[in-house]
Amino acid sequence: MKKNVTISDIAAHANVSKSTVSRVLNDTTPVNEEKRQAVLAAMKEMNFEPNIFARGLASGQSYTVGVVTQNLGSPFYDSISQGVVTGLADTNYSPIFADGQWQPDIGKAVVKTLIGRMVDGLIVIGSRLKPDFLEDLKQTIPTLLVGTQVEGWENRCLYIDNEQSGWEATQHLIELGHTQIAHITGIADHQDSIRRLNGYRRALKEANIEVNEDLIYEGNFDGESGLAGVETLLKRGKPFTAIFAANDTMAFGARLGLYRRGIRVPEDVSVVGFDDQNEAAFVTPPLTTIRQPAEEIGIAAAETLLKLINKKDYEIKKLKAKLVLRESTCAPSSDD
Amino acid sequence: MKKNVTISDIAAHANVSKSTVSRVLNDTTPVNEEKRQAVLAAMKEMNFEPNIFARGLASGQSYTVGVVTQNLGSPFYDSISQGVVTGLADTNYSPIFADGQWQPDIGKAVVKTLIGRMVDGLIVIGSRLKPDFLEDLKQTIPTLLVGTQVEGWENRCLYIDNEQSGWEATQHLIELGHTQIAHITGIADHQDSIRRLNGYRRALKEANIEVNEDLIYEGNFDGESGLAGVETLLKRGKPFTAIFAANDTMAFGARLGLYRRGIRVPEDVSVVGFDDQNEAAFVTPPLTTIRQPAEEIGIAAAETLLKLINKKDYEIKKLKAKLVLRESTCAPSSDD
DNA sequence: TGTTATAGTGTAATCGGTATCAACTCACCT
DNA sequence: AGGTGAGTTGATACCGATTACACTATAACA
Repeated sequence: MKKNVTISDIAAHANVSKSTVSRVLNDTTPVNEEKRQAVLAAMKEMNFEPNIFARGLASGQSYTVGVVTQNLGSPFYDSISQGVVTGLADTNYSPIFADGQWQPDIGKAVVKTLIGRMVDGLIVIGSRLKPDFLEDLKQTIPTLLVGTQVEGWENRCLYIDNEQSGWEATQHLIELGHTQIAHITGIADHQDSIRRLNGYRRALKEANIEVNEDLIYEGNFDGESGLAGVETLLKRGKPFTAIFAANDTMAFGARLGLYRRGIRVPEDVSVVGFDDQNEAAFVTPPLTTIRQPAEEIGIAAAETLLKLINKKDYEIKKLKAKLVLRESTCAPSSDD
Repeated sequence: MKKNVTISDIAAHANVSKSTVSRVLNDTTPVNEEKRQAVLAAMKEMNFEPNIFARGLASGQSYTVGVVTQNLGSPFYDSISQGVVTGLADTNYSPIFADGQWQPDIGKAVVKTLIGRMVDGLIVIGSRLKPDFLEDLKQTIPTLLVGTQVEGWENRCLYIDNEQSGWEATQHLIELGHTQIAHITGIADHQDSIRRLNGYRRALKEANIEVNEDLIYEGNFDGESGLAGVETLLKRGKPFTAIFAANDTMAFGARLGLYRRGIRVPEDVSVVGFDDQNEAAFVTPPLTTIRQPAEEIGIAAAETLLKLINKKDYEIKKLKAKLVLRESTCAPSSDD
């Protein structure tokens, strides 16, 4: 397993020059078939593996893509990462991961490290990077933004329409007959949260239901805040028959809050989540939610980035979220 | 950020030689403080990032560690991966990921790819690699096995004692007064499953409770199998008042199965899971489970591997799983 | 028959670092 | 004064590939 076989060894062994070996290796220039075979034979015989550093140094290509994650322990982002790994699996490319920890500064540092590692392209999951830095980045290296919707990046951005999906979630509840619908938001300044909230507002408005700010609770995407959300909403005293939570994790928390108070789901209060993480189908009652095709997004990101790197035509796959009906929603009971 | 600043540029700018810059960079030889500062200033000013390939080519070190994951979408393994990323965050090392997909052959191929990329060390999460291949690996490259317990790798293996933890989970139920305790196993030939099952058996035996094979259902770690497990167990007709599932995901599935039949948790049947994934605290009722410190395991793995790579003394951090008491277990009702 | 592509090849420069080695300075001892 | 050794430093030879360039055949074309 210990190998120090270099291209020169192969060259000597096959009685050709280094360049010819390189040509065989990269298929850049035609090589006489006889010599090509000799080279291939030598490579096989000597168990040759090209040194990736030498190759990278000389060619500038690393066959590596950088992936910037956001350590939220968020199932959604985790699935995207997993999708990227999967999407790269049968290519020559490997992913290098680095964590932006949800902080623009760290994100910036991390991107630099990745660039220092000569990655051929970059996938930024859930970016919180500043627009001007992003603009810079776009010039420097093929970059794809994933899981966030950023202005000016329409053709470099894989995301689902959060506003529309927020609308759908709310609309579903409205169609069931709910009019008092609470919303637990994600992190306040997070684009996805804002868009989902906007969708919620629009759906209500279109149905001529007045938006009551008392029914909106500012959460932060984690379970605890779903729980706290229910507590607070209840305390505010404004009645509601349904809750739309900006992600599943908070929906679980909210559901627990209701359970604690002996409020039944869905009989007394309907609950809709967002993400459709694995557990959503197995909680009690199984959660109606918006399914984000996280792994597909990751896979699509990997594929698209490779095309971008190799300057092939590509198009941004339009991935759609869709409502998954399960058992946590129903029409409001008449006496509510 | 556009042009590549090299060590020579820095040298020119700081009025020293390349070698001196390299010395400052690597701290290999003392450098006059004044020059050192000049170099550092130049590096900062010109926004210098050393080229990892050049460095790798010259030194043989890649400052990269390979991480082999198993794409189960398992929250437990995901958290370990996340931990590795975190643990490497403030070092010079970056992790490169590849997915073994739970198949020994793919795992083997993936390891080879990683080695081809000259990684300085390897972290294999949830290994399914064959013993002789592992033995080979050990000779070739610093390797750590994580999340699995493998014989002969005692000092290269980070795991928690699954047998003991399986025992604890079961023992908890026994202490509550349960005697008819069902078990839903993980993937049958998976070491962790086997050990947890053994722990279950031992606990029962020690309490002089006969192990009833009809109360053991062979699951596969996913939610669906938890659900199916309850269905099957119920169908078998052998009564039980408690279930120990080999992971949380199956516990959720089992809990849903009980819910479907109108069987209350914990009043009618207690449920214990394994992992303590995030959702466990928010399902209804919150799940009593064995907490595996997944992220800590990942972090510890990263730290340990770096020591191993740099031939420093290290010791395997003994990480312990512990029972987290929540609300899915209670004493069996007297009329059961 | 000259002209021009096209296939095929080797030499040598280059990528951006690290590491070896010789050399130089300047106390500090004998 | 001469010797010793530690602290510093710059030249320069690599590391192992890619690639620009020069050059030779040979086929194709007018």
